[in-house]
Amino acid sequence: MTCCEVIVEIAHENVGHVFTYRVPDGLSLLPGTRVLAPFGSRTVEGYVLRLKDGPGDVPPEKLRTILRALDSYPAILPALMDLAAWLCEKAHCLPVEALRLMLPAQMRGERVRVKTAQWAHLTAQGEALEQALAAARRAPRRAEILRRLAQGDQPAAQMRALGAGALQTLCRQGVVTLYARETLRRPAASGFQAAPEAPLTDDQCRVLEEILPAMARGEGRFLLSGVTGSGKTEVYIRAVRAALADGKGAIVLVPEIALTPQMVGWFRSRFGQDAAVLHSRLSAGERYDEWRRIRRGDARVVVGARSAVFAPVERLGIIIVDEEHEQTYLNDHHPRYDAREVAQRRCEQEHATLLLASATPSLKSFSRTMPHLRSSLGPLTLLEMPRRVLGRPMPRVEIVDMRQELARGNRTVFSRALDQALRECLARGEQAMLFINRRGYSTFVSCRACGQAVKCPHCDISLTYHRAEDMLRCHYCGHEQPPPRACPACGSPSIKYFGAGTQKVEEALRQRFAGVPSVRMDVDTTQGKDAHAKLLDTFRRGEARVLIGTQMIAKGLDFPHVTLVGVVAADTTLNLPDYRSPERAFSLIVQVAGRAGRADTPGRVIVQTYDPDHYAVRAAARQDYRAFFETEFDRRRRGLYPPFTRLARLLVESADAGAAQRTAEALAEALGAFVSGDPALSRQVVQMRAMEAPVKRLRGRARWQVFIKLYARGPTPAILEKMDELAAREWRGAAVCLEVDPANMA
DNA sequence: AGCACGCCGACT
DNA sequence: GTCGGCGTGCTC
Repeated sequence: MTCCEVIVEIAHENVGHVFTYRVPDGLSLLPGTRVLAPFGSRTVEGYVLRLKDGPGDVPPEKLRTILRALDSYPAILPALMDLAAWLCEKAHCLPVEALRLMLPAQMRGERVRVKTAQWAHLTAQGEALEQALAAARRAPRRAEILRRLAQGDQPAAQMRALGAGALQTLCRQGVVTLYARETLRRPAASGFQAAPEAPLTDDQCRVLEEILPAMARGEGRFLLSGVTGSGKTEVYIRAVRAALADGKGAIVLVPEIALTPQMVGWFRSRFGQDAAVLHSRLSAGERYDEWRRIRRGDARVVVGARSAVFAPVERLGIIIVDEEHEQTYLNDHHPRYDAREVAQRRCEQEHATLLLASATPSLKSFSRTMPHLRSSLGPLTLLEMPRRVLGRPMPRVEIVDMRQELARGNRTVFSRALDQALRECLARGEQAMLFINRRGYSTFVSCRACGQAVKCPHCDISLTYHRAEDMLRCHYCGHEQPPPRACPACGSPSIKYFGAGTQKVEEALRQRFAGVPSVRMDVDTTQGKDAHAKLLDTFRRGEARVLIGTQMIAKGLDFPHVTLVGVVAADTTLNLPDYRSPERAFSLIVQVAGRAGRADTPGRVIVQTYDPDHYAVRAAARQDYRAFFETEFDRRRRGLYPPFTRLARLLVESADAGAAQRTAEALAEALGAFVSGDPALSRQVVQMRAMEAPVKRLRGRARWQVFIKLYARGPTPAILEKMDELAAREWRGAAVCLEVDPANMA
């Protein structure tokens, strides 16, 4: 009796284990196939894990039979079944939660269907066709339809446009039949086309000479550190082409598709139908259809965000992770995973090559290229491209000390240097980009009398003023309120607006440069479906001369007419209370500076800051990654920050502040007892304590945390397992969750 | 997760 | 007398 092991499509621990079913006669199933099965008094979807000859130790009276397969093929490839098993272990999630990542979400519950369109087919042949043509002699529309269909089937809608009545008549006569044909919904192409293929630079050749042989051997883990404008994309394209030539597929991960329309445009114009795109902004139907094109092997190149690492590519040749330092590769909700780590695992499993790449690699990845530093993830081979293509110079970066501007009475957002540079740039008919990592108008609103900033009533967060709507907004929970006339704390009427956001820069530009068209790109202006592409198109076509934006303009954009980049306030990123803020500031400044002078005109970059001597700012100005790495790595070592230590916390949230505190303290005590019982473990703990979370309140809930810092040496510490177990327990009146190496410490 | 089975209060 | 509250227990 053929039986199969099934994971049911219910995300609950009670039913997270394997269930055994009988396979009905005549149904041939393979592992990875989605099935429908009876479950208690209802019917559930499930995934076939494996097949076996008998029911094993399941009592016969309990054994029930699979109803049917949901697809005619295994939706999950064998390699991805293995990857799911690994992830399930690694991310402490249920098998079903890992398996879900491998499919477009809409596929569950059959919420998306194969889309069909009506097509017309000419049934009449030979004599019947002659007759029909003769009959249509005095009916030109009918004759035209027949003529067209004689060339082959056509969409019914097009035939109807020629003459709806005529088509109907032909159908009634039985000369033409209509039928449903499967159509694929394809995401619209962006306006970006690939640049004409240029000869490779020496750097590109050298790097490819390492990558291509490794691909041929089915191995290799590389970190490509290439300055902005060094032509990393061309390396990706050549590597992907080599994979295709070898009958293999490729996955290219990008931080966020909407922000990298050029990458998508390039891949689509180079690889055509062979390229598929996967990201969150696709409609359910588009995503499903792109997924099916990949699954069927019609598209062998996938460009996508984080979750595309699970794309059903068979015979995988390479996974490329562009802008590998980006935080977006961490999935910030359950199941938590790092797409870079998943990519590495998948490459090892499927004998593919891994290529991580960035102009500003993460400290974690770069340290793995140093032979004397061991990492649990193993070493990476460093590849460097230190020069821009075509011998173009690196942009010239000037640091402007905003304290001096203030001292000289300049209270505007533009320093004299930036103002002057903008004037010259615009006078030459060139374009500029202004970068400020804050949206809204003013970053906070506070009282001159008592100094109190206006805070969100639900969160421990200062409200940001949005000029367009004349509203204060909380960037954490979305709360909105009109700005107060008087201070809510002391009643004083003198309310002052501090700090600059994108809206203020936009307004300042309008005031100083009247009539210069600009576009502003931030979360507030990019809500619509193709809003990103539309704004960027306006700028690309030259209809706007200045592009103002948050970090969404910092990445991967290539506009040949941009010769000036202004970093309006480098300090917004630098002063965040996070040990990674220098790394982020460095990376953002380098990336945004890299947008300048990408064609033949040299670029100029002006970085405004109140902290002009900061090592991250200075290294970024010289575009000197090595220098930054050395300083920052040393600071991390001395300050006992990652990668020398690991950080984790149990986050406690509750409507009742007392309950949150008590729970956090109880958790800390339980952990303390666990640690003190094991001397080896005690030595591993650098710090552990219950404290209020940096953001004390969020969406009306009080937040506490048990923060721990561990030495990074050795295997996954037992204490993390213990924390996981504690988080899973029921805590009265409070929600507890475990975060290991959290993306942000708010 | 859902849905049965199961044992105690107010309604046609 | 039944309808229905949600406690506990199971689902191959």
